[in-house]
Parts: sequence; structure tokens; C-alpha cells
Amino acid sequence: MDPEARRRHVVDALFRVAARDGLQRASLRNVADEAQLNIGSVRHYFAGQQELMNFAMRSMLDRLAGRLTARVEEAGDLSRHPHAEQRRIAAGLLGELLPLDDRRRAEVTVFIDFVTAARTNPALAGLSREAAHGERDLLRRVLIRLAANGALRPGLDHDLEAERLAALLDGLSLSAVLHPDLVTPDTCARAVTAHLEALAPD
Amino acid sequence: MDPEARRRHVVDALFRVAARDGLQRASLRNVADEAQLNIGSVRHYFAGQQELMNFAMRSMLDRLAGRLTARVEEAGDLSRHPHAEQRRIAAGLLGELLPLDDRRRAEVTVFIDFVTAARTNPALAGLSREAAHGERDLLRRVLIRLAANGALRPGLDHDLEAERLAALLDGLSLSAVLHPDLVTPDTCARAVTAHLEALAPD
DNA sequence: TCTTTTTTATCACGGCCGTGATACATTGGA
DNA sequence: TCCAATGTATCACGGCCGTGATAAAAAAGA
Repeated sequence: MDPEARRRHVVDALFRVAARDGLQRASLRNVADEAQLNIGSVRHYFAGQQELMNFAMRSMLDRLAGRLTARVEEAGDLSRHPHAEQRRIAAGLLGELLPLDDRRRAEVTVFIDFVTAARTNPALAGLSREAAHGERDLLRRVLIRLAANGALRPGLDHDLEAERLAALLDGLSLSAVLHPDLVTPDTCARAVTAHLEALAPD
Repeated sequence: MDPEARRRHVVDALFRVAARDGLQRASLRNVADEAQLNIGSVRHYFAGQQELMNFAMRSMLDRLAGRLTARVEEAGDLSRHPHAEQRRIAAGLLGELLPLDDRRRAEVTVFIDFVTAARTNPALAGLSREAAHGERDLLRRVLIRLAANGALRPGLDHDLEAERLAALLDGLSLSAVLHPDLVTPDTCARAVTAHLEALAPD
């Protein structure tokens, strides 16, 4: 069987375990059970637990990056839309980073587990750093593009605003994952919309 | 010796271990070592690991709540200050929730470890929920107080703005803890200031 | 002083973990 | 067909864990 597919199968099992029970419970044995595989099979495709973790986190970042760039291309040339519509499109793009449905909730849940684990796990530190930079680069580009089309108030500090937007999205994600009854998908969407509208020209 | 002091001594050791190595490494043995105590002594003051964790998280929330209410009282009657100064005072208060120095960085680090652990640890779920509600209540009160004094733009949805402010603070804290070189104390302070200024009347 | 309570210190058990080693099964090409 | 490569399945070791049981030491009160 395709080794690539096998690896994906194992990684998906890891994601399910991590989303359900937390990343610390994603041991080789538990992941193997979830994948309905023998632990020996898992170890045949991954040299050890560290490599599995690293590969899983990288897979997740790749998938996320893929979806985001697809969204960006799909958006195309913003300048043909009115300003309000441009901000609406941007909000839709940013929603890809938020737990707005079950799929994204599971992804964001595991993402948060990974980056927090990375604080004390050198094997994941590089990927965590990469993710943080990637997020900020994306947000800066979005803001600059909106501003270039006149969809944002002039005179904004784009670096600071990108940081503020990153904090808003990260904070919403964290709260929505930890307290789903307190921070619903609707709350997330309204907060992002309000934030972008607060950056609109007068 | 005062049993209360002993418990605090153990809990402080747990905080140091959690801040340095992560909460998952805060085993009874590691905490006892850090406290320079025998594991038997620790177990004499705490029935088990679950009780230690619960007590530690409660202690931390109590300390934080104490500092915040002290800050609120210290602020006193805001209406005697000009609007800009009122927002500055509010920003100072909110800074108590951010990792602006080593002490607060350590606290926020452990806080994040606790609330993320609470997602899959029923013994901590209640405290996590309590913390989330407490944070939002505080922020709502701050915003309403500022608005009542005319220091904020009229017509704001205070519930939504409290949620947005909570997300900003949580997101800044998370990023500052995970990526200290990317999100510095100065960045945090500037982001909070910019946020409050964006809520100011025209 | 003697006694009771509190505190400190160990030992041992079972559980889960990652991992090395090894054997068995399956597959696919010469 | 035979053989090598790939994949699957177990066993065993040492490590760290929480915890029950127990004992020794220290402190406190009579």
C-alpha cells in the first residue's frame, strides 16, 4: 500500500486522539489503537514518537497553508469590489483560521495543543515559530492589500494592526475551543466583522 | 510550621516547574524536588495529584483576582480624570492580565497551561469556566464605566466589545508567552493602547 | 516525663510510556 | 519458484508515574 497514504492515516488518527483527549495522550499505543493498527506498524512508518509528532504538526500546517492560499487566489483581484465587500471577503478569509464548524474546531484545537506543547518541546519549536511568522505575514498582506484599495482608514500602522488582528484571531480561537458555550461561531464572526469595520474609513 | 505556608511553598514550587518545563512535567516527584521536600511531605498536605492541581489553579486565580480588585479600587472614581487619562488608567489595569514583566510572564504562562489542560481534565473545568466568566465580567464593567463617563464612543455593543477585548488580551498573552522575541511587552502595551484609542469618541 | 498527634521518609505495586530486538507474514520482482 | 524487501505483530527492558501502606522521627500537649 502507498506509504504516503499510511502516514496520512496514522496522522489523522493522531489528530482525532489529540482533539478528543489532548496531545499528551497521543502516545504511540493510543494512536495505533485509534488507527486500528498495531504499534509495530506505526513504528515502521515513523522512527519514533518525536518524528511522528513533528510530521503530524508539519502536515497540519501544510494543510492550513494550502487552504489559505487557495482562498487568497479564489478572492482574486479585490479592487473590482466595493470597499465593504472587500472587507467582507477578507473576513471570510480570516474565518479559515477560526473554529467556525466542527472540522475547523478540531483543527484549531489540535493546533493550539501543538503550539503550546512547542514551548517546552524543542522538536516542535521551529514549526511553531514558522506558524507564528506565517500568520503575521498573511495578515499584514491582507491589511496592506485592503489599504491599497482604500478599504481601510489611511494612516494605520500595518505592523501593529497585523499584530492586533493576530491577537484577536488567536484569542477568539482559544476561547472558542476552551469555552464553546461561551464563545460560539457566531460570536467569532461578529467580532471579526466588528474589528474590520472599526478599521474602515469614516 | 504553619500548614498554610507549607501549602503555599509547595504550590510555588509547582508554579516554577510548570513555568519552566510545562504543567505535564509537574508530577508529585518533580514538584517535591523543586520544593526541596520529600514526596511524602507533599502528600501529607495534598491528598493526591488531582487535589494539588486543583488547589494550585485556585490559588493562582485567587491571587490574580486579588491584584485586579486592588487595581480597581486604587483607580477609584474615574470621572475626575480627562477621557484620555481614563483610558490610560484602564490600559494599566488590563496590563495586569498581560506578561509585561518576568513575574507576570511566569503567571500567564502557567495560567495558559492550566486552562488548556482544563479542556481534557474535568477536575479543572470548573475553575477554567470561572476564570473565563470572571475575565469577561471585569472587561464589561471596565467598558461600561468608561462609556458612562463619555470616554468611549457611544453606541457600542458592550457585550461584543468585551468579547473582542478579551480575545485581544488572550491572544496577546498567548503569543507573548509562546514567542517572546516576536511579541514583546512593548508590543502588547501598544496593541492595547491602540485598541482602546480605536474605541474613543471622535 | 509520657503520650498523642503531626510531619517526614521509604518501599512496593501496578500502570503507561518509548524503544530495541526479534520473529513472522506478505508481497513483489528476478 | 525463490528470494529479498516490505510490512505486521510481540516480547522485554528500563523509566517515570500516582498511590497505598508503613515506619521512623519530631513536635506538642498532658
